[in-house]
Amino acid sequence: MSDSQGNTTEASTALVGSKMRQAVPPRRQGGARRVSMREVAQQASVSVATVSMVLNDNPRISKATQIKVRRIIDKLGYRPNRLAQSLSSQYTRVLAVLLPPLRHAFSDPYFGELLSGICDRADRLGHKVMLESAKPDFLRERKLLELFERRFVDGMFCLGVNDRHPFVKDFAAAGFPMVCVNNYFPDLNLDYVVADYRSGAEQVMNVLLQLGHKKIALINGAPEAQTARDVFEVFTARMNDAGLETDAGWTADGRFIEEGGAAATDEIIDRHPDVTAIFAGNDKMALGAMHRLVELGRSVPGDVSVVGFDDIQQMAFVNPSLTTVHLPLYEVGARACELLVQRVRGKTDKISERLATHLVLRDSTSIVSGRS
Amino acid sequence: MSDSQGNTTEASTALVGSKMRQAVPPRRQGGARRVSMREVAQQASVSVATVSMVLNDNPRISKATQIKVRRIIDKLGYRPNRLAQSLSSQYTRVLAVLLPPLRHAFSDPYFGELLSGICDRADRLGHKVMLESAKPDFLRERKLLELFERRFVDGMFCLGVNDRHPFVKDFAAAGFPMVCVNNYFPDLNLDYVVADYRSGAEQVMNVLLQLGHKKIALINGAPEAQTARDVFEVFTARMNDAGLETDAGWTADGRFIEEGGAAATDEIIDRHPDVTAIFAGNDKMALGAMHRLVELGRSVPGDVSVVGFDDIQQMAFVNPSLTTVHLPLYEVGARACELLVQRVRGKTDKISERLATHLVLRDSTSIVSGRS
DNA sequence: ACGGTCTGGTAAACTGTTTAAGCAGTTAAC
DNA sequence: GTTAACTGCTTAAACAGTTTACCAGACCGT
Repeated sequence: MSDSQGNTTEASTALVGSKMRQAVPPRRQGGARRVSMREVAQQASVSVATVSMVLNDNPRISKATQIKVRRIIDKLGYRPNRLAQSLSSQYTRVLAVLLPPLRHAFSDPYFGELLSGICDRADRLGHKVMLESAKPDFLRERKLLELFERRFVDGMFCLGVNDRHPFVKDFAAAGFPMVCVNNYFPDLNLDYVVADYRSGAEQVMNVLLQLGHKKIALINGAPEAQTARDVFEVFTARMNDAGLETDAGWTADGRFIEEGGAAATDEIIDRHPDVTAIFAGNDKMALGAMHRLVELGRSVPGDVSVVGFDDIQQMAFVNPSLTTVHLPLYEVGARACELLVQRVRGKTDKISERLATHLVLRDSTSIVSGRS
Repeated sequence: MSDSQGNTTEASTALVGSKMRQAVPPRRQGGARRVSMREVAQQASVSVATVSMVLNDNPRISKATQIKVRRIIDKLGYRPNRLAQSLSSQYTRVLAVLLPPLRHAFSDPYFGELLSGICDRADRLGHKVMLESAKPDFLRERKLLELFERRFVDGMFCLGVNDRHPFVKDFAAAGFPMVCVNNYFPDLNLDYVVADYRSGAEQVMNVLLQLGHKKIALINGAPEAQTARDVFEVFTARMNDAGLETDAGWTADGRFIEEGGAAATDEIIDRHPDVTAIFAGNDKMALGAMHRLVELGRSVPGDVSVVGFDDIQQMAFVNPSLTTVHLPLYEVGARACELLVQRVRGKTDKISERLATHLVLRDSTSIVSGRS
């Protein structure tokens, strides 16, 4: 029951608190005595309201008072207490980032880029960023909602969510400011910012077809993500347009990881030994595919062209360097942040943005070999 | 001047705030009306103090009152406002993580592991984690101190700091709870938790010497990190103990990155073509070294043994798999978190812990080849 | 001299908690 | 027989800001 305080630790917080206060009568924490607005007001011979208005650049304050108060502020080294500010203003200026509970979510370049974009932009917009891991119990116990209800944050980013996360739906209903980053739910009325997977996939298909490929396989990632389905749909549509085969044998699931890419390659080669091009739903799977192809004695791109998706850092340096679709992940994060801040500030129009992607042509693709 | 509000954005916050309030008279944010302690108290016919004590499991509250109040709390769906709690209790229960301003700090497995450890443990201890990037201006403008002065956080973790970061010194003087994670400053009185680099290096030297190597080179990382110097010192000491050469030609700087490892390998091979073992200060450099050695026509471990440091995920899967020192980075982060929380709660003894490391023997090392 | 409108400021109410101090009755210790 | 320490609860003062309503004086026209 005590967890309505979010307090699952040993001693009663209340006791700990009082003990510390007694020990240090004139409330100090880090050596520096804390100065409050009242003291500034006293020294400047004005009211606290005036000090507050000075800090907020309220036009009703005269130049003279401005300067007088600012001088005292500097002299005393006063800093407004943001807890009090937030309590009063109802804005915390903190945003939460919900990350999937993968053990290595932080070391993943995909999330890393999104996170960098979010953090940089948040900083520039005067907001702080808080990390949350979407652990099962975290979702069950509606701790997510608590984040808002208890006024921890003004808004939230959801990274790495997909159809298997029912909480998103509940959450959407609660109506707190939230934006899905780089995924979306066509039938939920949720704000989102995504990279344009469809256009990226179109470009991949264009280049492969133009290079003369006709035996093209798709290694796709988790089908529970709408973006992955988008890629699949484009693949199928373009293949059909070109009058090419696309039965189930031509696609395989690589679970978005390197080993999955290798395994999927095995499947494909098994079913279609004459494949000349593999389109992987992300770079890691593409890498796995390349490695496996080489192991199987096929040269890349000589025998088989490989195209990735994401354009993560390392892929420019592997051998052969990987042709891939660049996703502006940093920008997706940054833009999501911008829009979320606007929404927090009261903007009500739905957020749904698609950022352009582009093909990066490198060495893992070539014109289809004579032999096919 | 308005930046004493930390507010560098367009419109005056004050105005934005008031506008929103007018628009939405009975203060609502996400659909759910917000319930305060007063309302709970009223409905339960007790004072707010009683409600507060119920929430804090104060033993002076009778069972009956407990139940009565809790029922109302559940009925109204009341959640304590943590801004008010923090304002009153002086504890925010938020910790900041200071990361180096590397563009890809988040995608780095090194920081990723530390961060995971910190976040998981913080969550379990009922604390939130806030991200901060140590950008130059962030440090210059003492925004770091503001984090504490303005009561954003109770404590801070410093990741990736080294001797070239003078702010650490100033910061230490201010006396706010802070702990250096996986680095330390012998002559500064700073709290720290590190992996035991010395013992790790000892183990590496032991195994290399036992395998009969006598021509051992060290590719070290940034010498501005004490941990890197520790490795260097152990290397030198053990080589001297064994009566082996360790002049400057036997060490090279690889700047902790893969390309640096490759370049350092060139230098070493150039000066000592008869080298039989390379000890790299981290796995990335070791990987760079392995690649370069193969490019130069030397087999690993046939001609040259390579040992890394860190034990990052991928290195178990490269070929040959890398012998390396496992750093318990996740645990370092978690332990640092535990100790920081204790310190925030008033514990005053200096924090300085060294977590055990161990060698992971894999395929990149072998007994020295007959030829040398 | 008198009402009207600015101007620059203040006092007080408000945000939602925690906690010290107190209250009146009971019980135990000295 | 007085002091002291419980009991379960309340009152009121913090905590540190924002914001609204009001006010005194200057200025202006009539």
